[in-house]
Amino acid sequence: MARRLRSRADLDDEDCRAIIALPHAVRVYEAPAYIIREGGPPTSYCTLILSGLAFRQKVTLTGARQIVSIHMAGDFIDLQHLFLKRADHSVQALSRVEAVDIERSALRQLIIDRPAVGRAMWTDALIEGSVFREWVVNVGRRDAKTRVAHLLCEFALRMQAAGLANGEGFELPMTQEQIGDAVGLTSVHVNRTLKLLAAEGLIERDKRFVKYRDWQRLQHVGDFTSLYLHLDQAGGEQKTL
Amino acid sequence: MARRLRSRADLDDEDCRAIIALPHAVRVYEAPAYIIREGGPPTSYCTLILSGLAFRQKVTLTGARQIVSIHMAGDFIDLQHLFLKRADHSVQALSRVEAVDIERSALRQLIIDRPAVGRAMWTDALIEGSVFREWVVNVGRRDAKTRVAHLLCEFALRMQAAGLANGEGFELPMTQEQIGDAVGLTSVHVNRTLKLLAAEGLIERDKRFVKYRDWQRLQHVGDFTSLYLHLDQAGGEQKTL
DNA sequence: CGGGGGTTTGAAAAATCTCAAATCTAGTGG
DNA sequence: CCACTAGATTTGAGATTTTTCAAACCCCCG
Repeated sequence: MARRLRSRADLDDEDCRAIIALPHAVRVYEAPAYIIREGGPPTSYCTLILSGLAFRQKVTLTGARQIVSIHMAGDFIDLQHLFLKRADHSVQALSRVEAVDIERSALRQLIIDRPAVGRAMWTDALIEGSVFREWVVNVGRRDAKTRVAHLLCEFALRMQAAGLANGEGFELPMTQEQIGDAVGLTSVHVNRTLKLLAAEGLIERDKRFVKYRDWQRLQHVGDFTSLYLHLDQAGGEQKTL
Repeated sequence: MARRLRSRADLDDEDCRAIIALPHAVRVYEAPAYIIREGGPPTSYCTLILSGLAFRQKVTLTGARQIVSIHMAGDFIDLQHLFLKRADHSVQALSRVEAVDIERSALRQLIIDRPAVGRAMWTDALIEGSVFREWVVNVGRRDAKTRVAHLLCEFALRMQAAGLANGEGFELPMTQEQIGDAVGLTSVHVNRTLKLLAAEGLIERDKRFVKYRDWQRLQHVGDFTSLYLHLDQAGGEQKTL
């Protein structure tokens, strides 16, 4: 199971063996279950998604929710806890999620012992940071249409990179309300925007399935450039699955 | 100079010596100079701020700018380049900035050789990520008044943590337009919001200087909790200056 | 004293949100 | 196989927030 880890490290020789040897346990979460709880007690492991989708969220004083990132197979969802003391947000399963919990201390040790693994983890963390930055931009400076299109592009590309979508389209298993929480809009407005994108012939939708009708133009409308995802890092080192 | 690095690592014994021994060079940037340029060629060093302020920004297709983070003495401003190939954004000096450029390869090696240093760097990177997440929330789900108040709180606290402000107030050397770009609002609206905060007796302003009149209430209005800054990490390991 | 940026203000325009109701859809229990 | 229900998607219309555009002011600087 956890051997998927192997493929994501950039230049692993036989660090793989060490990775596989890590003490771990697979766990399954159903639909809207919390994988990490804000403020919760620090767990003693780090978890990596094997399959399914999950999202990271924070809640406002007024009760509004902001989804801060979406995660799929191959993503570590709580690298933070590798070194930070407290969970400042929570992570929830968006669909059925299979994940491995890895002994945190062992992972730390591995980073120290095997520089290549450490490097892969660093890369992973830095890319995640880059994605956060792009989200700040998306939510802070783009209008509704652009925001939603951008989200679709990012999701599509990441799904493809993870081998979970083909060039046709993809299943976006999120409620329109959740999409809204991800881009900082109301579910109502997301709905109108989605319809607008479809009306303009950029996408076609059938339930939660989104098919691209004009990928180039969609990227353009969404002001999307994949640079920030750093998908090319060291020859597919990252989240290759 | 670069010995300030020492104080930020959580449990440094005499890794300090190694840190000080790093090949480095101090450089000074004036007012609106670029320290890092988007898409620019990867430099061969990482830079840490010694004094002054800088901000990280990305630009939208329509030309809008979003400031994604603000940095002060003790912050690494391009940890990303430690392992990522390309700059996906730029960093500009907000005031006169003194910074040290540290040989990237040497820094990487140091992380490997001295686990304690590596850990400090990890913590630093993870905290930065946490701050980004909070910014996504701020910009995505809070109204103008709350956003601006939140920014003020964060800045105030970080300045204090860095020993650059006292309990009275602080100098916020940003244009209202820049503040707007940081919180995703228009300079005009920032102006009105700032006046509102003052009118409500939360702050008092004199030019760019902001004095708190009711720190508690300001935090409340700004929906601010310092948890996400992880200032307590390992007994002031971080950016203690 | 003349600029040039930055800050204020006003008023109208635009984007987004709210509230509410109508529709749909998948799942449940008869 | 069908009625029924809860949650999700749509749609409409008015209310709000934020943006735009423009002009007035201010203050530091040379």
